[in-house]
Amino acid sequence: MGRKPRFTDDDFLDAVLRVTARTGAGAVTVAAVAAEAGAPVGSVYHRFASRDLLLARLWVRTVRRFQQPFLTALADPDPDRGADRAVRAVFAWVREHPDEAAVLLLHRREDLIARWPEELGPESTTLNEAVASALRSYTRARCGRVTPAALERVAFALVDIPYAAIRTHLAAGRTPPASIEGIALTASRAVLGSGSSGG
Amino acid sequence: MGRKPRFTDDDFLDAVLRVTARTGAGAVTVAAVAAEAGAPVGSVYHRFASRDLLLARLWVRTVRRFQQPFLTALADPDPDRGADRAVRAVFAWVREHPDEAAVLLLHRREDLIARWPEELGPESTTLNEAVASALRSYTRARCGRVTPAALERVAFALVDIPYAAIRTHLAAGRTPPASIEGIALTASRAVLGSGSSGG
DNA sequence: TCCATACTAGAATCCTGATTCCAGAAAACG
DNA sequence: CGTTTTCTGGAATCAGGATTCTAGTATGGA
Repeated sequence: MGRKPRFTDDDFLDAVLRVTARTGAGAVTVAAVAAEAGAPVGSVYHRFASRDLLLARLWVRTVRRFQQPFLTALADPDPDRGADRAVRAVFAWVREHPDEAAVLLLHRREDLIARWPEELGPESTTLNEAVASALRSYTRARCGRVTPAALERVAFALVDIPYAAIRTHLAAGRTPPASIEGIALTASRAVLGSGSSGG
Repeated sequence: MGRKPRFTDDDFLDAVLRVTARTGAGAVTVAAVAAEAGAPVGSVYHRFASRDLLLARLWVRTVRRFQQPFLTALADPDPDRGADRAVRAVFAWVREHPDEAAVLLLHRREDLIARWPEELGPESTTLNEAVASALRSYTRARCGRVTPAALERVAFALVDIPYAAIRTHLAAGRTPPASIEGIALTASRAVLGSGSSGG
């Protein structure tokens, strides 16, 4: 019972994506999104309570897609290979999804999750936790036990370094060049490999 | 001839800084800045053509202050020591100026410079160039000649890695812990040290 | 002292874009 | 078929804040 929808949630999220890619994050007005989707603004509001929530949902969807191959790679039984594969997975995904990758830079996790406890859906609270827990498992597999220091090292090597490598390029609207991947791997391995140093 | 000013440009920039630190970047309205400085809004507009320009100028001032110790450190005649000192300079500055450090995350160079060719002052166009040129000099001193590959490596080691190390913490409103400094140094040295690897 | 100049004041205005609202329209189901 | 429910359409409203405007006011110099 009830009419069949002409537009789905994802239609609008994809529209936001296209508008963002074409004209930049600043130009994402509700009217522009509606026009891009070929819908009236009312239909946008029928599905998303507010503009902010619309953008937040796109971000959550994107992060989840981004994380998936990373988490899979990291679960490799061999820690060394897992780390390499995880770092490479980041670059591969960004190369294959340049528009979505740009969305990653749009928000900060903390801002969003602080503002919508549950409107974003239960899994979104888990976004942090999914990676955090994977990093803990990885640390345990690699180091035997999970100390804060070891965890910090692992997080920097596997999250912050790859992110830094792509961030600059994405911000400039470029696809990260192949050369940066090797550099990031070098940095990442060095951080994972050394028990100490850097005094 | 003419009345003596009660407020200087820097008074308002400092007010923006305090408002940003206290209530977050989102709450920086012109009215709030004026109130913080104890001035009427008109006085703000007497000195800054627009709100955007006000924020942009704070960013430029902050970046310049941030860069200064970095550039000094990098100019060390010994390349190895220069790199270490430069990385350490970043952490030292952030620890000493937490509020200003948060401002660094507020904009992207490209956005600002694209929008105000000259309103930001001639030196602001040089912001990029100051660091770029220092990195070229450093690359020459270290590697003999300046290839794109070597430059990319140097830039990642000395700019992107330290930035990544502080970014996460600043975004969360924390001062970066001491532990991350050693980790960043490890990563940075590894990238500078290796002629290749990371295949 | 008086003028010229540049600054302070802050209320009033304007703009942009989010949000609301309600009258249809279209399907599912008996 | 009629009923029910959900969706579409888009004009009208609202809100928040940037910006403007017109008086005053303080200071330096003749």
